[in-house]
Amino acid sequence: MAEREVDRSVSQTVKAQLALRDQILSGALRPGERISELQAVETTGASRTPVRMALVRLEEEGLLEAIPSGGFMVKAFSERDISDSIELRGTLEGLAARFAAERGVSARELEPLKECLAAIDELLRQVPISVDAFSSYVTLNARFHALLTELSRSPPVIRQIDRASALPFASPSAFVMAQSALTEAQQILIIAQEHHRVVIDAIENREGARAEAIMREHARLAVRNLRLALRNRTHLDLLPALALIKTATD
Amino acid sequence: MAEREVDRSVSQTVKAQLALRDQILSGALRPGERISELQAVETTGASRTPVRMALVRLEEEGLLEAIPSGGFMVKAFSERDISDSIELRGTLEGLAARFAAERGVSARELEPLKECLAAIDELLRQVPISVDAFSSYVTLNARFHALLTELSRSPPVIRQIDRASALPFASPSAFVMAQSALTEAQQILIIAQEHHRVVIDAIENREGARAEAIMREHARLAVRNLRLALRNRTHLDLLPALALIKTATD
DNA sequence: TCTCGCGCTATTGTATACATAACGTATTCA
DNA sequence: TGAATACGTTATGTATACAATAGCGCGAGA
Repeated sequence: MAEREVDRSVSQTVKAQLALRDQILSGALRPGERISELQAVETTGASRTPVRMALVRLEEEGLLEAIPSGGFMVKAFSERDISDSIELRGTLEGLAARFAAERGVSARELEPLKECLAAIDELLRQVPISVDAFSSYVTLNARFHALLTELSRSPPVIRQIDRASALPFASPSAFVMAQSALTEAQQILIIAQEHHRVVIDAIENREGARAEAIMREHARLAVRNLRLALRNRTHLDLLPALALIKTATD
Repeated sequence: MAEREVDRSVSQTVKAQLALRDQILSGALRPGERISELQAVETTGASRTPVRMALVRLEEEGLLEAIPSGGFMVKAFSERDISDSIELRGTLEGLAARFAAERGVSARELEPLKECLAAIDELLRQVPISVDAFSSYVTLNARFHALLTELSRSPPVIRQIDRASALPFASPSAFVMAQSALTEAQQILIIAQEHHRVVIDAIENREGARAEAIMREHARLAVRNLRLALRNRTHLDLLPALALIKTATD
């Protein structure tokens, strides 16, 4: 217990939640496996009450499943579950983009989006794209999507998108890092950036249908990345979330 | 405490959750008001641990909001929040219908939907529609929507729709009862049933875009019902969820 | 009279003890 | 030998006690 500063600053509940999530995503807890509260108490250092709170939150988050007779188990996801989750996110982001377009967005609100866009442009200028640049892309991409979501100015929509993106494999940049070595990945990034450009243009011109359609298509890129990542299993270590995928043999 | 059978059969957590939700929807706990755990312990009869679990679940459900300094408060919703939540549900149901259409559904799976459709047809045959018929409609309508959602055969989509419909004012039949007295309401029910008919037809013919579009339009009826209910405040007592709406004066 | 600070109170966060239910194992009976 | 039942152990659900923090009020000083 050397991390005294962490112990005191954040609540035990959050600490337990983060620790358990790490264990799940790292594969230390395998899908289908029942999570023992006492074991979780030992590994997280928190007592049973915050551990239970963390388990409830992780269930709501979608990583755990309640067992009818009591307790929780790690959820297993099929490849289709994952692609559906990504398409779900795309649909919701499409709704957000449409709302933004239909309801109008001021130039001032669009500013940060455009800055983000320019920053990604800058990144993609170098060829081939370095691993560091991939990493920066992930950050900027997450920022772009977050800003876009907020443009809807609809708390219920924002909330739902956040919930949909909480699943680690459904988030906008989930499978970007997976094929940083592949040449195809660079093309995908360029296409993704074009989508970013189009959605901003559509919102500026109040073209709701166009904004919605492009965000849906944009999410399809993530599905493509998922497929690529599963076929080229060279960089699977970059994808902790893959520990949750149930294959046909399981 | 006369309900001993309830005390023993369901867990204290669920009991507390139901009791607190009732209090929120009935307006006993006002929006923006901080929920005292001790007070909740008194009113629900459960102890603090299950009360806290219930509070966490209600927060995830969207009825409560966490206070940064600790504890929870009842969430307040604007009229726009509610209409956005309904449109959100419509968008998700549209996705489910599209999945069903695109991926194909067997005649056997469509059977229960058609039975439901026929039952509603039967109800709407009598003119004017009785209050009892309205009540039956609510039940059948909920069943229809649940069956349709399942047709997507996509657990992530089903899960998300369930979560979106958990908000009492976002559920498919939220504002149906509100204007059972209005003549306009009968027309709306007839239109809604037409939508039901069309979505099944679209799914049968694997017309994904049509299925999706009609479900979105269908949700717009609920928005219309909401507006009607807010303008004709004669039957507001039938709408417990309205206790959560924050008006401009609040 | 207003503002700043100190202290108290009340409420939440955490830990632990207890009870109950479920699951596994062993023994007995058919 | 197999199956069923009973008992024991272990886990979860619940309750309560304790600690820490935040908010509020009162008092004192400027």
